[in-house]
Amino acid sequence: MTIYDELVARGLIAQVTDEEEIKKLVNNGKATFYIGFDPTADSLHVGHFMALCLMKRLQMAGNKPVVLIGGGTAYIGDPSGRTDMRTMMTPEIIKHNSECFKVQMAKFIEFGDDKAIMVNNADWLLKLNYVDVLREVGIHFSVNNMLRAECYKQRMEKGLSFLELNYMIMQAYDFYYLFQNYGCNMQFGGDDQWSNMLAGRELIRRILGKDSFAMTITLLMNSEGNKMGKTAKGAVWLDPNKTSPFEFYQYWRNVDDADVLKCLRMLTFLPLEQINEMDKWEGSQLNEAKEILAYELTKLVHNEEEAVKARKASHALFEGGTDDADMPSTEIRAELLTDNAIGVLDLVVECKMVPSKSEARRLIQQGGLFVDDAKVESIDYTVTIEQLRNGVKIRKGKKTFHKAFIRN
RNA sequence: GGGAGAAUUCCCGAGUGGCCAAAGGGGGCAGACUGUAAAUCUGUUGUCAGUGACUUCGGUGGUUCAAAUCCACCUUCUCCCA
Repeated sequence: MTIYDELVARGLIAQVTDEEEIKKLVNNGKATFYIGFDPTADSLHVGHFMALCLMKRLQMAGNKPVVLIGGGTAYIGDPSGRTDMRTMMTPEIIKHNSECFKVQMAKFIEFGDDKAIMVNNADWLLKLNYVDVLREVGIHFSVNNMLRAECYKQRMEKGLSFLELNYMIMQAYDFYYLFQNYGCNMQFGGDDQWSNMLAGRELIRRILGKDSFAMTITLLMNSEGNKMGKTAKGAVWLDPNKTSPFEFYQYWRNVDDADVLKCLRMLTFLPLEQINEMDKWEGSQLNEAKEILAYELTKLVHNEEEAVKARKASHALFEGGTDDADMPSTEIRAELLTDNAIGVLDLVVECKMVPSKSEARRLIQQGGLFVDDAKVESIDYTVTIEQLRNGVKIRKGKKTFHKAFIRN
C-alpha cells in the first residue's frame, strides 16, 4: 500500500489541492513539506501530535519535513476557528514556548542535514518592512476574497481586528518564503488552516507563477462533533508535568465506543489490518480496543516504560489489582497536621482533587468520596498520621484516584 | 468624527431598586444503571463557616436605609452614518 493510500485509509486526509499530483510527489518521496506550529502554549498537545505523526509517516516514505515554529506568527495570533481574539503574547513567552516545542518535537522527528529541518518564521517575519510588504505581498490579496474565507466568517459578527486579518498574509508569506529558500513545495496543516494554506499557494502562483500544493489533516473530532484532546480542565498535553502519563492513558482509555476505532486509525502506527480486525468488536469487547489505544499512545508520546506503568496502575485501580504504586500522589507537609491528623476536606483540597472545600463538602454529602475504599460518611472525618505514613488511597467518584502520604 | 445598542456567575442567556448568590439551558461534579462506554433518571454547581457571614453581575466614583438594576465618567465590543 502506498503512503498516500494509507493516509486515506486512516482517514487522515481532509482536503487536497490536487490529488493526483500530491499522490505522485508523496509516494515517490519527492515532497518537501512544511507544517507550522504556533507556540501558543508551553507544551504541545494532541492536535500537534497528529501533525507530527503525519510528518513521521511522510518522512519514513522518503519525504523531507520542514517544521516551522511560528515564533513570528505568534505575535499576531491565528483567528481561524475562534470566536474571540487570542490574548497577545509577550516576546518572552513566545520565545520560551518555542523552546519548549523544540525539545518536545525532537522526540518524534529526526532532525539533521538530510533529515528534517526546523525553522522559525520569527527569523524573517519580524524584520519585514511594512510598506515593502504592502507593495510586494499586499497587492496580491483581495480583501473581498479574504473576508469570504471560512476562517474569518465566524469572526465577522463578533469583530475581527486588522491585526488578525493579517495572519493569513503572514502565513501565506511563510509558504512563499519556504518555497523560495528551501524548495518547499507542499504545506500540511489542520483542516482549519485550509484558507490560510490556499492563500500561500495563491501567493506563490501570483508572484512566481509556480505550482505548489496543500493538504489538510482531518481534525480529530468525537462522535458529538467536539474537538478531541480537550477536557474540562483544558487540553491534554504531551508534557508529562502538565498531563501525567497516567492521566494521558486514562483520557484515551475513556473515549466513547464510537470513537475508538477512529482514534486507533488516525493516531497509532498499528497496521491497518490489525485495526480492521478490531472493527468487528462490539460491546464490552471494545474495552480491549480502548486499552490498546491508550497503551499505544502513551508509548508513543511518553515511552514504553510509562505506558506499562500506566496500564498497571489502571488495572490495579479498576480491576481490583493490588499494585497501586503508580497512581498520582501528593506528599502532605507535616505542618498541615493538627494533633497528628488532617481533616478530609483539607486533605482532598491539598491533593487538588477538588478546587475548594465547599466542593469537597458537597462531594462527601453526596457520597462520592472514599478513603482506602471506605466511603467517607462525614465531613468531620480525619486521616491520621499513621494512615498517611502508609499512604492513603483516596477515590473521588469512580475514576479519580489519588494517593496521599507523608514522609517519616 | 456623529448616532444607536451591548457588557451578568465556566459558557449561552433571563433579570430594570429590596423576595438576587441571581431563572432557564449547556457544560462540570456526584449518585443509580453499566463495560473505566453511550443513553437515561436523580442530586449538585461562588467562597468560608452546620442554615449565618463574606465576595460577585466590564471599571471607577455617586444617589439611596438598600443597586446587577438609578446617575456620571471611563473601557471594550456590535450596528448605522462618514
